Amino acid sequence: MKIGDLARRTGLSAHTIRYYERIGLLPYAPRDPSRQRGYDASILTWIAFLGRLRTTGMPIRDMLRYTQLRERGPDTLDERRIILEAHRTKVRAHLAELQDCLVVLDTKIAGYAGSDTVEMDNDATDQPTRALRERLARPIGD
Amino acid sequence: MKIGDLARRTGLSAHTIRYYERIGLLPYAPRDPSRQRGYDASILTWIAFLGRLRTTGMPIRDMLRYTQLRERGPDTLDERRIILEAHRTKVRAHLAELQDCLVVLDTKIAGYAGSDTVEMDNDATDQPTRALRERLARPIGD
DNA sequence: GCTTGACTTAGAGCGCGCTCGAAGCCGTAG
DNA sequence: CTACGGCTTCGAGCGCGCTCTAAGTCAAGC
Repeated sequence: MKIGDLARRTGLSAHTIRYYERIGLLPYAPRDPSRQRGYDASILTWIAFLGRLRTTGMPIRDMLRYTQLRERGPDTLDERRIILEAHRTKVRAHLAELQDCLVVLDTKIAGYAGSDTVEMDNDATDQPTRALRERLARPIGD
Repeated sequence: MKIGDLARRTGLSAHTIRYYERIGLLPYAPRDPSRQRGYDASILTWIAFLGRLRTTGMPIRDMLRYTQLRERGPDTLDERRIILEAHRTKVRAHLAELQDCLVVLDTKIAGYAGSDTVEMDNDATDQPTRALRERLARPIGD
């Protein structure tokens, strides 16, 4: 499989695939006699997994760390698991935050819908985040 | 309230607050005789709401659009509602995607945990995303 | 034989959302 | 009186994750 095919299959651009190889997220692809990259289908699962990490907001430098451990083989399984667990924790937290925000959004939209009255033009449904509420509860000079 | 206080209360930096004013996300704050910004407590709810939009990934240019409508008053309620509804749809989609990823992450971690056997060193649990699966199901030249 | 188009490299550029620096002013505490 | 911290403006700089350009090579189709 050539880079263009891989691009079509993964949704990444060929540019991005080369970039990923350059920085080490993708293994150095074997070149054919005319220096073109040739890919094995197995790369697809790896790229898909990288996609998951990206989607969930893992920075490239962390993906790189994971990638390098993976390349060092089964000795690094523990370390990799730890990375993923830490990441999962962050993702869960982010998810919870988003759900929180979604409720606010719903409330606000509902407010707009029912506003024949001017009573609550806007902001009546604004509520500070949990973290902000805590700060607000304390005096200024804390 | 001065900018430093507001910064402490919102978690934004003073730099960021000035930046937000500059680009129009925050209203021009009245200056005292020595040109320092003075804030009313009501700004807190607005900043909190902006925070929700940011957290949920709304680009600044869209927040700006919303802000400008808001400043134009109650005539723009409908348009604002539409913006928020569209945004909510995106947030929901993103949420679903994250939950999807979380399952993959869980599976992968579980795999690491139970691997006394080498059988599934890694990638055995990698599965393409839904979108990718669809692309993969079709022949290359589609 | 020639055109077309996908590929190669190295490196510059971009869009986003801040973040910081410089140089200077102001007001209060010691 | 002076030192200090916090404020002001304007504009440059940064970290991230790509994204694109330039100049060139190569292989297949007409």
